[in-house]
Amino acid sequence: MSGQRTGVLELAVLGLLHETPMHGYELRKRLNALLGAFRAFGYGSLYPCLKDLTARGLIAEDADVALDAAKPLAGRRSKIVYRLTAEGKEYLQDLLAQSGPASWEDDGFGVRFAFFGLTRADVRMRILEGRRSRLEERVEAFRAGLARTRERVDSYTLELQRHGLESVEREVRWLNELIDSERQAGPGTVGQSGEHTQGDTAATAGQWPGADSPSEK
Amino acid sequence: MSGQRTGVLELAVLGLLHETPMHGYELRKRLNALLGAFRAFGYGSLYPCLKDLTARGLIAEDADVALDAAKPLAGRRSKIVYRLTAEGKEYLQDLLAQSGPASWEDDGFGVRFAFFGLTRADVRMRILEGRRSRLEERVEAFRAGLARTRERVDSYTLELQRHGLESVEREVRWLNELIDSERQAGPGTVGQSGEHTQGDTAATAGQWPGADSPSEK
DNA sequence: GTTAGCATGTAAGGAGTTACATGATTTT
DNA sequence: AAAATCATGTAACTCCTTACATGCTAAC
Repeated sequence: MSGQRTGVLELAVLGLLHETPMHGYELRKRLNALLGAFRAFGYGSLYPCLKDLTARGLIAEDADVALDAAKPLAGRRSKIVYRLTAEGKEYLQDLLAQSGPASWEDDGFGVRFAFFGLTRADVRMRILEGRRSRLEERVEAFRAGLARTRERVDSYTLELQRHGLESVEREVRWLNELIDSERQAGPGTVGQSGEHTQGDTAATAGQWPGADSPSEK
Repeated sequence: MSGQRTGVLELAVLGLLHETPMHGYELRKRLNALLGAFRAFGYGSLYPCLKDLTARGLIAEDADVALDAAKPLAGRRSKIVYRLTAEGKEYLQDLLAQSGPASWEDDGFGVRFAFFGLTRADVRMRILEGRRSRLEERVEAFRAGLARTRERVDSYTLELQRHGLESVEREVRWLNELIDSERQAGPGTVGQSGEHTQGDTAATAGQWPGADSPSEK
């Protein structure tokens, strides 16, 4: 019955509401600013999710006070401000403590990374390493496939694969730098909100946006 | 009633079967070699899709001849070879003639590009330009969002956005090179099967780093 | 003779998407 | 007063995922 969503959207909503309460419209903008490069959500996804989270007691709705004070009419639809409940905070921490495949697949990784500031250092490391080896598998599969079908591929297919491979390799380099950076920061850093060495994770980055893929068992 | 799938998978299956008939297992491998960087499909997606395409008469099943000749036992489940029917070819051409949003969104673009060899030059151009402006929009949205929430972002969020932005910009550059390349090839090139000018769509020329060119075999 | 890979499927359902619908508030 | 943007939703649908189930064939 209850939705019991476990997707990217749910995590992103909880994570954003952890910062500060917001209403739906603003939430959606922040969402797409945060994850803009990877995916975008519409209201048709967001509001049902908010409803579901509310039903599960993880978030709660408040009426927008300023607005209601100004125009205390009955029956009017006021802005709704969502905030994280105590259960919601707990649930969020549970989600952020996990480091399974879902956290390093294309879909999940972006959001998980966005909330690394709330994530324990050891979990961060497992996720970064998980993603790296996932990408390395992909490079392997790529080369294998290329070897098998090396004749009869037209130049567009080839170019697509070249670009894809390069993107993945770029992301691997990026991850390597992040991992180094994490190690230097020392394994004790819990990372509650802000400043992780901030040195130069500046690298370049792979993977064009929006990719997603299940695992190859 | 009938599935009427219009997704990435369907197009990819039809496109691959246009090259040569295959059975499901092989199809899946080729699929994941082709699109490996973007997404992967399991059998649970593939076989229902094949079934649906068969029901719609776009592909047809043949028994694997070599196998059946060798062991003509009754009741045994033989390998099934799928091939594109005449209707299937026509339908594929229809799909490849389209250049709407679906063809430049993240999901669709990869597959469409993979089959550019079967796509008319003007359609190719519209898709490339469509995707580019889509990405440019995204860059804009990004910068806007960044300006609005510039304070109170922790360094991970910032790093994610920097990486995302850089990825998008990189793809824009790639598209620019492809578009230039297309223009130089002349707008008359139809690109039926293989060889589309074959000149240098590989604008980035250099083979990928560790390309290793498998030493014979 | 048992692992690994080849090969084909089904049932149930999840995570969003699309299209639609409505009203309030601010800007021009 | 029109247009843009803020703000909130719903119903129907789709494409795909997950988990399961089966059996053949080649290699070690």
